[in-house]
Amino acid sequence: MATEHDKYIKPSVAVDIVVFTIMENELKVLLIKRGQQPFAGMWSLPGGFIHIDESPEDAALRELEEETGVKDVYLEQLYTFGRPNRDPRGRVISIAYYALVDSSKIKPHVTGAEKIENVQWVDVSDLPKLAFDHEDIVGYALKRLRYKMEYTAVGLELLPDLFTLTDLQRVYEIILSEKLDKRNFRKKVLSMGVVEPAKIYKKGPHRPAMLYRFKKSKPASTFKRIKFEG
Amino acid sequence: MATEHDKYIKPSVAVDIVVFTIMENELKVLLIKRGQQPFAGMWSLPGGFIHIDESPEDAALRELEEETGVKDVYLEQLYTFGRPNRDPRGRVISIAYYALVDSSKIKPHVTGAEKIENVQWVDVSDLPKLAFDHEDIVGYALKRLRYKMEYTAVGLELLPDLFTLTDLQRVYEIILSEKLDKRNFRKKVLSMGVVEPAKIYKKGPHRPAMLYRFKKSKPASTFKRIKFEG
DNA sequence: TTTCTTAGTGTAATTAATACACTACTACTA
DNA sequence: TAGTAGTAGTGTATTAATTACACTAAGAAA
Repeated sequence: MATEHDKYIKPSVAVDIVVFTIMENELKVLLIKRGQQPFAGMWSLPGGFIHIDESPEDAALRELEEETGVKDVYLEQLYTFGRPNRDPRGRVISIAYYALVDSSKIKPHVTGAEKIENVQWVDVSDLPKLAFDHEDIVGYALKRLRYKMEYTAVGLELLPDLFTLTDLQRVYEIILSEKLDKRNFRKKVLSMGVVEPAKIYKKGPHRPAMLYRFKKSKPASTFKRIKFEG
Repeated sequence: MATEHDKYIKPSVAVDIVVFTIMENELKVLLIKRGQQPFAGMWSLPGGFIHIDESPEDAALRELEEETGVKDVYLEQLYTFGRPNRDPRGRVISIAYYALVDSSKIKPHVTGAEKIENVQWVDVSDLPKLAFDHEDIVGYALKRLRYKMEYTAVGLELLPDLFTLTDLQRVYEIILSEKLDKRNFRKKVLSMGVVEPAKIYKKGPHRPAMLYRFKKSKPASTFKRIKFEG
């Protein structure tokens, strides 16, 4: 039977992922150097075409694991980019995701086909020119991440299982590019009830800090909004 | 030249639109009765397949105009639904949008192929069972609309060019399903600077009310958040 | 035991949100 | 033409949330 959707020339459907992590006190994005045309030699976002039997989320997770070796990530759909000429090869619609990964979980050398020199974590404030419309996608992801930081505890996703409140504050300060008041920050985070003390102390050269963990029971989105950027 | 994306069986890509309007003091959604299998005879969201040379936004606007006769709408991408078996005909990925239209702009009889009895505005609180995963899509759209109402002036999109502040308050009350304080509501809306008085009064049997218009200069998103629903 | 460095804590001032009730204006009708 | 019905329009006091701000505590190292 000829079905309705067979009448149309079909676009290809891909996923692209903006993977954020915090390394060296900077917010970084994962980039891949393209090996083929178009845009051969240029940096681009990790991603690829959706397999016919997998959901877009699964495709994003698969690509992500192939390219970073990371499995447990926070992944959120961002936006679907579908301008007809965004890909010179033909019609490609891309479902963009962003992911947050704890840098301590990233495997030191990359699995899969990509060579190490073709994979790189780059400062968001120092991005090279990117292939396709990937600069737009990164911009969009950054906006969404910052926005979400203002009123949720999504920043927890960038930290290891145990962390100090100072670590968490640093994550917020790096992403929002602004200094936060220590007492007010702690007051807010603790009043949200999204973290709980692990009753273990971090060892080190100075005063030991209480380690906290993410309280799984609470949804991560109970932050009270601070302000709104238009 | 064989390109990378030719290797994959391609899914079909569609758009579905949740069109909201306010009629009879209720928030309504536009539904279309399906004429063919699958789900023949069931109600569904307006939508259709993307043409190969149009952006998803254009496809959504085209479908919308075909089915409601409305051109000037507020349209926002919602989410892309791509579960492998969401459509029994085969792999169909749907980019969902929601739209807000002023009910006074809706043409009384529908243009295009749809028969009038197959098109209907339904109360969001009284939806029938819908085809495909369209109930999920409506639920998602409602959540997003209510959320956005809390901190932006998006409700303006449901009103004609000139409206009273009481009209605007009614829109917010209907969508949020809660009564708002008149003085506080007016204070907030006016302090946002998103509307300006038209210096014309609405005529009627009672005290004439000042008509306002949407101030185009300001972005619609300057509302201060009231509260957060998790 | 002193110094260095980070951890941890409370209160007062300011700002934003809420609760709340009366007068003003017009059309209609008696 | 005075009264009534019905919507428009306005301000202030209370409460809650956010912000600003500075010292003591603990351990490691010299």
